Amino acid sequence: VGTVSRVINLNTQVSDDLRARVEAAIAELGYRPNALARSFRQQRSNTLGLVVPDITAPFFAELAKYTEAAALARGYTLLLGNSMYSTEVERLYVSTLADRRADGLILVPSTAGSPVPQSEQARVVVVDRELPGMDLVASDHRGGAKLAIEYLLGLGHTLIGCVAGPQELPPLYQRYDGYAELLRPILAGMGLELEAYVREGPFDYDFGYTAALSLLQSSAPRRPTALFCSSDQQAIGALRACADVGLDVPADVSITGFDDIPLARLVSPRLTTVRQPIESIADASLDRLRQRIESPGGRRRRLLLDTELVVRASCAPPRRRRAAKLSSTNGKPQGGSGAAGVRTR
Amino acid sequence: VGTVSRVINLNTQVSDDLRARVEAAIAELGYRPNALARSFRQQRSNTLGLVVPDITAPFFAELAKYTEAAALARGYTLLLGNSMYSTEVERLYVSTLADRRADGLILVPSTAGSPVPQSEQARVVVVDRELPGMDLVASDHRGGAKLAIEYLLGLGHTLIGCVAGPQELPPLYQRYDGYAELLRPILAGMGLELEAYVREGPFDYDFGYTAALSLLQSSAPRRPTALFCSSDQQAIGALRACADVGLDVPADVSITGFDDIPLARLVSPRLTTVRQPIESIADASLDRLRQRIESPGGRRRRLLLDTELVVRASCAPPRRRRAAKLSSTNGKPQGGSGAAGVRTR
DNA sequence: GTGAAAGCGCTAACAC
DNA sequence: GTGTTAGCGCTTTCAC
Repeated sequence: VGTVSRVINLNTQVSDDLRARVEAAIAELGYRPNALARSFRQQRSNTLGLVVPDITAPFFAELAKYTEAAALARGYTLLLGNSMYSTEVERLYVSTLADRRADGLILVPSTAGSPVPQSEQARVVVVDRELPGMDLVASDHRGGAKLAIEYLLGLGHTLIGCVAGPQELPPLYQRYDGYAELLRPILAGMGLELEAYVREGPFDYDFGYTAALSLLQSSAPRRPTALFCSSDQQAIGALRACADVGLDVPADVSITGFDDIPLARLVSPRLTTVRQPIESIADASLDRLRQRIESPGGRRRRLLLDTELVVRASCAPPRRRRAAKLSSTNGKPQGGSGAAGVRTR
Repeated sequence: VGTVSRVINLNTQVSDDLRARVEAAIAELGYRPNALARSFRQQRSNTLGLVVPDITAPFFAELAKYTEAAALARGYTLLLGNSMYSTEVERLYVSTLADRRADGLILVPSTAGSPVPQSEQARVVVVDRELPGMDLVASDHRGGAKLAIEYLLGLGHTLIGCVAGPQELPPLYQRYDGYAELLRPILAGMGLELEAYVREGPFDYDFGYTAALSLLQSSAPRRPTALFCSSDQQAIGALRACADVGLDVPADVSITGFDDIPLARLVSPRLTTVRQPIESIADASLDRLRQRIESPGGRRRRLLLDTELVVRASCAPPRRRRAAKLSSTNGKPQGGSGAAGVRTR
């Protein structure tokens, strides 16, 4: 029995003869080692966990896909849990995975409160949304937002509405922050209040729809000519809202998204959006997790990845130019002509 | 130690006093039972597995969501695996889950060849796509397809193209079968070949796009006036293809999908599609799995759930009526006036 | 190089 | 009711 174990784990020296005989026996009996007993004994399972808030959101589905590929490439099996934005369920998965001795865990937190007990933080890396005190791999949300806003400004828009994410998620509120930082002074200069141009809610289709409707039909002094959405899902909802009220995109209103999910290039018009480097996020988070597993004591790190603006067809200069505070763009989209982080496709 | 076990498992009689003391100690020491050791000992883990071919496909993401909810409601933890349409990965997950003593497994097979060894079939139920000899829970694909085709026929279309699924997936080819059954005689009557109106490929956006383009620009004697797509993703790709070649939907070509993913009501035009009862599928598969777990010997069962047609805005009567073989519909969509399985929303 | 034996943390069967 | 003990299937020392 000890020898069989050695054979299975290709461990130390076993004579070729014995090894062959053992392997023959294994094949003949259809023997399959009990994985539970093994990881119970070894204190490790060669399994990693990934917990996301909503597997139904294309961004998370993509993230799961790439994370899984990255895990497989490194010899791990990845088990996925879907917390449905419930802290309770999230906690359940975190502890289930911990109790079953997953070697590590990648977590996309669903709220600001951490569901990870102190005792397990050593083997967790947090993705997409920061959690105090824990390792992070994420996009530069704020920088990405500014990419989009600068592009819209360059097109000549100044009345830019914002479909923001839920403000209970401070880390992701950086998208809003990037918007606010650039737009607040401009709006203020026009005697307008930023808050009248912002709606906060979930990252999903429905909220994008609702928020766009509200923004476009609002009593705000002047209707926004462009909408900066914090997710592609919201942007797609906004597209639908425009269609429903008979507004043409991009002629009447320009729309930008965030994430660059596959769908972004399929909707009509094709969505101009800020691309998150999902694959790099997946790879980086796995590398980081590995480091953590190997040396659990290491210092905490935050890794911020660059986003890029993908220019497609959902933006155009505002129909009528009232304010000429920005240099003329004579009707052609311009994104800072070759500026870093901008590409067309 | 034995008593602690009894307390934890709220098993037999433990005096209130002792129980309280044990619980106090547990709380104080932060004791957490080793789940691995428990399930190792008990031969059960209170965990179920779900393996899908592509978590990135909205239909599977929705299925995962509802299956998870159903599992949670029944006191199980659900672990998700994404096979990426690779038999190898699929096998890996099936055996990983089996080796780790998952109590049961729900499998959406990615190919016709079963990755489930005989020895484990007792605790597996297959969903969406039939696998010979195993329990099945799925929609009535063929019936659903016929619902859509009948609707299109009722609108006055006869030249209906078909974006089919991959033919390596015989079970899902029933969607195509439903189409072929109704359309073959009609096309034959017009001296046309069915095959010229069919394209086979993956259920994804890209293939929908390619196939629609091919169908619409093909050298087929007469261009189809409607496209029956085997998934909503394909239909959305087809929508994009039409937009790209300047064809208006539904004025120039009608399009139907299959699944009714949330996105279907967001695209422009809103997609008329065949709705799969995802939630019922999830519930039924879990109930079935439970039965299997409790009495592994039971007879195999196939459960087919009804679909329904959801009429939205992507279909209209053909622009020019050449053949008057069908009764006049005077330009109004008609779906068999109140026929079962048809609803508008 | 190989067999024997201890023990991982728990549950269940057994005494009392 | 409660303490004690055997043993789940494996890995890993320890003899030889």
